Amino acid sequence: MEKKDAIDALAALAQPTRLEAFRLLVKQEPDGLPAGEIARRLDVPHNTMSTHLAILTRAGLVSAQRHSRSMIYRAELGLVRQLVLFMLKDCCNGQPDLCAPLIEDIMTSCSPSRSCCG
Amino acid sequence: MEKKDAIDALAALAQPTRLEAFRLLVKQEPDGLPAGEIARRLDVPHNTMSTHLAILTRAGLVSAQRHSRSMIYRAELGLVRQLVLFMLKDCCNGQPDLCAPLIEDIMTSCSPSRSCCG
DNA sequence: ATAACGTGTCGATAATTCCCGACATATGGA
DNA sequence: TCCATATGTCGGGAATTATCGACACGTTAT
Repeated sequence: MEKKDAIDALAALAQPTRLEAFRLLVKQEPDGLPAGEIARRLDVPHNTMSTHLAILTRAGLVSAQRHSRSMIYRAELGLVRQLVLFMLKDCCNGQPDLCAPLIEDIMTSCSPSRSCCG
Repeated sequence: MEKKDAIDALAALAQPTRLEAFRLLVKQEPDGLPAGEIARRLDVPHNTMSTHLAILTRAGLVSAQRHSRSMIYRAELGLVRQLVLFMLKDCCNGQPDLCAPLIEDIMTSCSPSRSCCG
């Protein structure tokens, strides 16, 4: 992932409505949600939400697919993975000992046997 | 981590100079760098950099400590960990099967035996 | 005390982002 | 065809953010 792509993704998530929309779509994986339903659930005008969804799409964090009249949006977890790797890149390339405990902690917190991220 | 804290951290990183400064500090762990040196290396006026460092500090991504005339800035990897957990929270709480491969991939990419994040 | 150095703060301008009403486009049903 | 539904686009005003010169503060050396 290039620096510019990371900036785009970070900026896309650094806005309350967009962060909420993205997290909602993560919860809905792998089914996704239509644009209007997202707007309704977050209580945001449809055109405002449309703009936000376009920004998330340009950043690669979500994708859309037509389904009859609706646009079904889905979270792109692959890009989250790339973004996380980008943020960790400098310590795990240069200083694995700094990064290892961090990774281990994340893995532990997110293992299926635990409720995580408390 | 609260939503507001995540937004602050994401917004802090969603700016080229600040992202570069943060990554520079990650590379310099655990020694850190004085403010002026960061400004010099990234070729940014000292007062502009001072503002950016203040934003990173408020977001908790870096910390500063006086050392004679200099302010030594250091990356706070703990907050990166929290931010990553926050972003993964919804899939690993609700759908561990979605999150597990993602985590495994990150762990593999960042293991000491590999150069990662290609 | 005076000067030099390293940083931070203030203020003003420029640039960007956010929001939403109004309008446009696309699809499906009557 | 005509209408309702679902979504996207445009325009412009409000709010936020970025930048940097000028100045202030604290620290060290002479």
